Parts: sequence; structure tokens; C-alpha cells
Amino acid sequence: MSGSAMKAGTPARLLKIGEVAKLAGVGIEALRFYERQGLLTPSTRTESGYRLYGEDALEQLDFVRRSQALGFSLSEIAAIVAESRAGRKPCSTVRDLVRQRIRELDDRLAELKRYRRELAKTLEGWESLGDVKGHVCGLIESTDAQSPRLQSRKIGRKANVD
Amino acid sequence: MSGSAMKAGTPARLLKIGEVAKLAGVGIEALRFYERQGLLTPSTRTESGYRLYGEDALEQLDFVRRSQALGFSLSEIAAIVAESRAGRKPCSTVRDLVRQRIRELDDRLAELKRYRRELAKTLEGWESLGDVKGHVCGLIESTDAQSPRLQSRKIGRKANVD
DNA sequence: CTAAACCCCGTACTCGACTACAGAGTCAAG
DNA sequence: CTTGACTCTGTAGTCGAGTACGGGGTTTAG
Repeated sequence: MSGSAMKAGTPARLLKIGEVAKLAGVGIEALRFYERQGLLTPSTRTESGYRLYGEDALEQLDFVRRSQALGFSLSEIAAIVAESRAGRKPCSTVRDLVRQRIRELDDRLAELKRYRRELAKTLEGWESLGDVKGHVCGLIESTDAQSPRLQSRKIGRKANVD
Repeated sequence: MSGSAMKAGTPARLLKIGEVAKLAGVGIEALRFYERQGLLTPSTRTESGYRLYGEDALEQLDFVRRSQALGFSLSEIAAIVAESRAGRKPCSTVRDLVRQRIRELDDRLAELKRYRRELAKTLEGWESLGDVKGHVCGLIESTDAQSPRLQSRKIGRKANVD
């Protein structure tokens, strides 16, 4: 990621929050927010209280972003980070987390595929049908005879634990 | 779902909110909420104001639930419902919506698959590596040399429109 | 030296999809 | 007739991941 060209000459320059934000492509407020969540602590502060981040902050941020993308919530990420910072190997914890996430991912993948198929089928149906008016075009009903009883209504992630 | 066995003898019996809730497996509050959102209006009210739903309410709810599962937001669904109730064929609108959703779905599917692969790879790496402590186990970094630069950081659905 | 640009903190707001609660009225069984 | 289950309205709270704002202090370029 274009970051291996500088190695000598830069003795871990400290960045102010705005620079980090710009470099990482996140908002300043997000950085402060991450700090509150224990996700990314500036390595120092100036006399006057300005946050100063080491360049590793960018890596850390990347870690956060990528973990997020992989389906972890900020609090999970925070937990991992905390573990790791406590010197304890977060590996087993993290591994469990990851295993679980993989399982969830598989489920969601399957679901999404099913939905995709349904949508496509529905669409086809309409296309060949011309315009029936009124009634909602039978959007979903009867595309599938087995009523797949969707269990994760919350398509976003992680149905709320009832 | 098991609803074609009653056809004669039941002159579209009216259901009270609690019955609908039970039959549909949603909370009463959710039904009232849906009503506020224009998603499901009871067909009548009693003198005293009790909501009375026809049996089609169950179908409608199913429609809502399934549309949701297919990735539509409640407001999109409401729009569709409104269109259809206005007598105008929502089909073209809906078709566009659906086409778009399919595209989005494909993207998400691809993304998820990629993430899945990454996760699995990471996990493998750990498994073969034993426990390194400190540092976050290289959770993500360097699993993939091409830095897939994730564009939809918001994995939930529909990155906020910048 | 001054003004613009940057940064601080704390609080409050956003959005989506609900859920909870308070206080009051209604309905069916015993 | 009373009790308890059910329903009404309206407002408020939840969760996640931030964003926005107000009222300051600080740094830096000109």
C-alpha cells in the first residue's frame, strides 16, 4: 500500500490529528471517537494537549478499518486491541472470534445468494408479464413454494440477541 | 405458509393487533410502528379505537418482512406500498429498485467472499504458526499483497452517501 | 503582531428499526 | 361487578458508528 518507500530518514514522525485524518481518509471526529472507544490512542500529546500520533497509527487504523470490513464491531476490535496491548496473546480469543465470524459469514453468504436468486426470479417474472397494475406486483409472494422463513431479519449484521 | 387450508367459512375475519402480532411473529409495537411508517394500515377500527386487521395483513407483513430480507429499507418498502395503493403500477419503480438491489447484492456478495477468504487464510496462518504474543497477531496485515482497498467500509448496507 | 487554520473538550444530534413505558380506556370471563 | 388481559396514545430510549456544534486555546504564515 505505497508505504514501504520511506524507511530511512523518517524517525517515526509524529502526526497531528488532522494529518492522520487526511492520510487515513477518516474524519477527525472519528479519530477522537476511536480514542474514546479504546481503539487508537495517540502516542503522546503536546504540552498544550494536541494529540500526536506515530506513523503506526496509520497501520492501526488500517487494522481497524479492515477488521471492520471483515465484520467485526468496534467493540470487538477494541477487545482485541486491549488484549494485545495487555501483552497477552489475543490469538485464541481472536481465533474464536474469527472462526465464529467465518461461520456467520457463510450463513449470510448463503442467505444473500438465496435472496439474489429470488430477486432475479421475481424480476424475470415481471419482465415476461408486462404490467399488471394495482397489487404490489406480487413482489415476493409465490416466487418460492417452500417459504424459506428467513431467520436473520436484520440483514445488516448479527440479529439482536433475543 | 400453511395458509391455504382455510378458504370457505372464514369471511375474512378481522384480527386484533395482538393476534396479528402472534400470528406474524412480530411485536405489537412493531405493528404500530409499521403503521406510522405507512407500511401496514389496519382495515378498520372498532368504536373504541382498537385496530382491526384483515387476514391480508399477514400477507402484507410477509411482504414487508421478505422485502426487508431482500435488502429494502422500510422507507423503500413504504414507497412501493404507497405506489401500489395509489393504483399506479409500481412495477417500473420497483423493477428499478430491484435491479439496483441485485447489483448491490452482487457487490456485497463478492466483498463478503473476499473477506471470508481473507479470514480463513489468516486463521490458517495462525494455526500453523503457534502463539506469537504481543502484537495483534498480524490479524490482517500482509495476508494479501494487493491491498484490496475496501470501498464499502460500511458493510451493513448502503454506504452513507458522501 | 495578527488572522487564519488548527486543535481541545463536552455534549448533543443523526439514522434505522424498533422497543419500552406511563397512564388511561376497553373487553371477556367468572 | 370486578379482575385481569388487552388495547390505546404519545413520548422516550436503545444500539452502532459516527457527525456536528459551541466556545474556547494554540500554532503558523504573512
